[in-house]
Amino acid sequence: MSSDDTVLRVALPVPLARLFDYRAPEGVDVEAVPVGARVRVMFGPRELIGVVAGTGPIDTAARETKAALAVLDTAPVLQGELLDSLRWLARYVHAPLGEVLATALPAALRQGGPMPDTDEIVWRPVAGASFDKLKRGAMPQRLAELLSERARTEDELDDALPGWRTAARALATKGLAEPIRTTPGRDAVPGTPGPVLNDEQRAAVDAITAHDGFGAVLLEGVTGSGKTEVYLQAIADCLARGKQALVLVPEIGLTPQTLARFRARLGIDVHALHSGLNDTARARVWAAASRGQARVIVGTRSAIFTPLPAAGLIVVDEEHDGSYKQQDGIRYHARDFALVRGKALDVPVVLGSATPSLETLHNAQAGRYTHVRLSKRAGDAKPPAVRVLDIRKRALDAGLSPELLAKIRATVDAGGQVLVFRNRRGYAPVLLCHDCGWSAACKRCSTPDHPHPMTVHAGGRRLQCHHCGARQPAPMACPDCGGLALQPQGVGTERIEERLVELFTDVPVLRVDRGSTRRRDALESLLAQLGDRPGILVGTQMLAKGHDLPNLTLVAVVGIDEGLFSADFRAGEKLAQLLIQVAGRAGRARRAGEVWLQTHHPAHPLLQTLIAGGYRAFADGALAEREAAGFPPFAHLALMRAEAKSAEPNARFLALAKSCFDDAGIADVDVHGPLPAPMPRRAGFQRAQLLVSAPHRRALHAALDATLPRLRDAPEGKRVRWSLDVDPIDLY
DNA sequence: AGCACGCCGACT
DNA sequence: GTCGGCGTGCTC
Repeated sequence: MSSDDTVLRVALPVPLARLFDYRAPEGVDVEAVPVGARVRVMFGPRELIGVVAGTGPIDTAARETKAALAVLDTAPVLQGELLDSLRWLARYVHAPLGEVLATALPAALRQGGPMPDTDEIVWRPVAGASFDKLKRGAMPQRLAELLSERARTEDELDDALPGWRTAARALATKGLAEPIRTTPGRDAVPGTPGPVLNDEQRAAVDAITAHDGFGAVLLEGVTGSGKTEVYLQAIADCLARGKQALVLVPEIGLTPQTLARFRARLGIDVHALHSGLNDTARARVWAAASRGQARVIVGTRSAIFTPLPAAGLIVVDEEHDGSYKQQDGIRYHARDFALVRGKALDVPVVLGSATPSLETLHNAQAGRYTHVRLSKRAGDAKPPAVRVLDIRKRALDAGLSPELLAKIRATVDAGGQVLVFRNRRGYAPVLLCHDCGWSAACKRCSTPDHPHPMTVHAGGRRLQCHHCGARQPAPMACPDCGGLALQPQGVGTERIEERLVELFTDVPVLRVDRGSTRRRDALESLLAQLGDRPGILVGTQMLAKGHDLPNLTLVAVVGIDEGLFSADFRAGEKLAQLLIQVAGRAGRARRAGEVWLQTHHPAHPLLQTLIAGGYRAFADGALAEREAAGFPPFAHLALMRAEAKSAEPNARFLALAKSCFDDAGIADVDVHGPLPAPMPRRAGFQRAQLLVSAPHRRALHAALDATLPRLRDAPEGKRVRWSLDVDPIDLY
């Protein structure tokens, strides 16, 4: 076969489940274009960046094959294990390879930008240079002093001496200092030794480092038991063997303190990948990792796509956290993909949590994971005492009972801090007319059968829909009866904050939720501002993890009753995890902590089990229920969602889908629906869904493989927006 | 997903 | 007379 007959098979970022053939550009030999290189191509009327997925013989039956416009890389941007794993992922989520690859690449590379230069510039004094003549205290002299201690990278100088560049140019002109280009990070530097580990921590580190090759380790450690120390020791061991470590953390877990602690302990540059980074910085970390220069990478969900040519360890912290699952576009689960990559890379994967997901616990119980536990809190911290407060028939003040208010008073008087946890932001969940019963509903998210209430914000002056984001001023009079008896019903964090500010004038009351901490680092400065002084924090689950608040001695949990009766099969698991995580905030240092839980359902089995037996007792019961009901992890699910302006196209499309699944005739595959989504209308779109379940992954994927090509070609599919979610975590 | 092409209402 | 509404069809 001559190379004229060979075409590039290109994966393009379009929702079409196939590759597209292009000839190599004029004057470029096909052989010279490696798999994994990016190409720029004409696709219909527009230009796209694609990734070469392979080569093949030209299809002479097809219409004329276009030539690619340009090849962007001489070396592949995606290759080896990562490219293989991404091909696997595309098959697993049943998405086009081109879309998966586009999701995996940093935006700058996806858009065709060059692989960034990751060499560092180090400034050092010229041999024999004398700095005596420099004016004391002026910039050039201060810079010279820094450099004569040791050579410094540009990043270090940015930190140490802002505005150093002019001075550096001056020193260079005088022949006193010079910039040197170096390749960073090749040598592992011994870090600062950490604290002595207790026996449990030691055993956990040993369990991780004992793996020569792939192995999954569930590190189940109660809050404050020192999981991070275990990670750090395992990472240090990995670095000592000259390998790279990747650490995944939930969206809110990546705090400056965490990074500082990692840097100080490991004695090596720790590269952070999070949503606050711009495209250039993100691509630089990615490129540095792909060259083996970045040795420790800490990042949120999408960091699982980091190339790791010298991989030694992957850690997934708070593995139960829902933010690891991408909820739009390519719906991948970073924790699950971490396990796939760990296996392909043949390195250990550590899953850490105080409240492991039922999936992970089940895998550990089935012997697929090594299970190690940390049951002791570090230092002499004691687990918090939990008290359930029955508030039936109690008069509540902004949702708070008199006993709880008295307890808050006593706690701050004793110099402690209080966390009031309410999982509902805004002023009040509903605005109700006391005369006629009208309540404010979102026009774009409600149906006659399912009104979706608008949340009251800004002290009662504004209405907001938490699902579609719609906002409007609250009406002065009832739109139905004209009455003036409009009342906010129920309480959100804003209202609790308002009332606590009135009642506790002597201590700061700070609200922490998505409304008050939208700006980056706002939470940091809020907590820094509070310090160790007595005070009250009011917040949503944002407060459930991360920050150490050593002086926090009372956690008050308010208004969880909705969560006890949710229809979602995962609601109980999420609530149990949340309660344990919030409770874990209390008493992390020398002072004993207390958790007060206000409820109308003190006898509810979830609360009783959790209090009597802890998370493990809850999990055992929940797993038994899941097994009896045929839900994950005892079944595997795929959820097909359809959205359209009216209900009929959804019904038609999902009915077709159902019949396609039936035609496929794969044994053990159950199809439920079409059903209205739990939220049947959102932002003006009617929503319906079809739930596919099977006891084994193989059967589920066989059914999807047989069905999806037919649906992609069907005209019914063009009148709806439809998507498939394999292993959905939210069914709404 | 885009983007073009294609046929029907209110505007300079 | 046009500008523009979004239906439907295609992309190597």
